[in-house]
Amino acid sequence: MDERTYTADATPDDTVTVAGWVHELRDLGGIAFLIVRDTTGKIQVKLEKDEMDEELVETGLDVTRESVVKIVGDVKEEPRAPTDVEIVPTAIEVVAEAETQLPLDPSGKVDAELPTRLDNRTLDVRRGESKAIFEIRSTVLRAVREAFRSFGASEITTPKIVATGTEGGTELFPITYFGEEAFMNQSPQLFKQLMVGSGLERVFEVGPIFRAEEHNTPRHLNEATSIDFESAFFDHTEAMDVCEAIVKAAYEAVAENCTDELETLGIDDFEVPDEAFPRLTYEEAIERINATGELDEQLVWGDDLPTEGEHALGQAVGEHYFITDWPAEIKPFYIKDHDDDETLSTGFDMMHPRMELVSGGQREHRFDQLVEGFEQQGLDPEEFDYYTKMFKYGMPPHAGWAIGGERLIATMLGLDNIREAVLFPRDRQRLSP
RNA sequence: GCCCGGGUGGUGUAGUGGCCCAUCAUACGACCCUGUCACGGUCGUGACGCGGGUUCAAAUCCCGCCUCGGGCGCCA
Repeated sequence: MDERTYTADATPDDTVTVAGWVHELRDLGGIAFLIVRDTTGKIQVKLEKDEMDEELVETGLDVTRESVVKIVGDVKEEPRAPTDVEIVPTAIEVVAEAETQLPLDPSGKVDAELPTRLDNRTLDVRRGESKAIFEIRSTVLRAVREAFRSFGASEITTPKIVATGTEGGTELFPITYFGEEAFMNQSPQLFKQLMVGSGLERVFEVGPIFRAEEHNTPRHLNEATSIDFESAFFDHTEAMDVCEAIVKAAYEAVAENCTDELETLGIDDFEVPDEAFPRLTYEEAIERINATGELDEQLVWGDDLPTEGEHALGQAVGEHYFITDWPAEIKPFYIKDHDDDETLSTGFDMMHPRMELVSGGQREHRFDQLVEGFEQQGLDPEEFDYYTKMFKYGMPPHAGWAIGGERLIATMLGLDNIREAVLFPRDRQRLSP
């Protein structure tokens, strides 16, 4: 297709070959219009019955919606055409014919439910709205990579097939690895920590994580994209600074590069967060939740925040915010406690008013305390020997975090289901496509 | 894992015991139409998830199964 012209680039008086999908055919009798769509937009092709070659007109009128066609013709300036230009064809080739009963309508005249759309994702992403989400997702991923690099972090990739889990407690997908028991990794946590002790020092990873929890909600996936960061010689406050900067960089990139996509999605009030994200302590958080009166029972120190409480707090705060200084007992063992108060963890969460986006903290880098943490969690440190032993050979203090990529996109765009932000979601009911 | 709520033409829907051999839109087929831009018009094709039960009568009520969505726990 070396001579192909995108529909958006068709300029009057050119002779072009455009290739794309038949979006619609409007037959008015003596004249008919074929609307051809490609990744850049749509263009109108005119068919005039008495003026043009009979066979050419017949080919054009017989073509079914969503068939792939190749049109050769002259581009004319035409104020009556939707884009002010139209093609007067000299040749129409049906490259790939589409069956007539489409499982969903890519022109968007008739809605389809999410499961129908996911079953037919190829057709779904021919729709402008779906396509816009994934163009934005692509921009977000590029922006976070660039932002990480500006902080001097190196991109790494770590194994997704592992012998042991990360935190032990979470459900893992078991697999068979040449006859041995193995698992799909639930987080790059341990591997990225191992790398802050390497010559790389500061790393990030964008990759899949797998969780076998049987939840069924608009904010959970069994395969998600984790955006991970970890740096040597960082404490939790510095990690939060980077976290905030990365999220803002993602918003900025979308605001700058995706105006058409935002318009397609009907988002006319897209705002890049510019204020510093408030940092609430856990204690302040439960006090504020209790003050809203939304919960039937008052929260007390040591409680995890229930979903209802998160929502109440999110509404009260109204923007992204951090929750810091959690009770040590409800944060994982690899997170370091405050030096001056062992009941307080350096762990933090970063919240969007609608849901949790990030969790992170300063890590326990001292070998003895780390091994003790494993034992307290009821885990056998021996099984994690590949990890713990590296803490014997000079592991610097370090901190980091992980963002749920799909949650970032879903909250950014106000999508009501996280599955909208994944091409082929994996959830409790869905393993295919 | 626990708890709710759904499944009606290809798609999206209306229909809470008889008015339903099932509504509307869109799609699809045929015909008419020379400037549409959700083109318009006429006619037509096409569906009650599966199995059992209650009833004179079931898309509608009951039971089981399958399937989907949601809430919670937990989490990113």
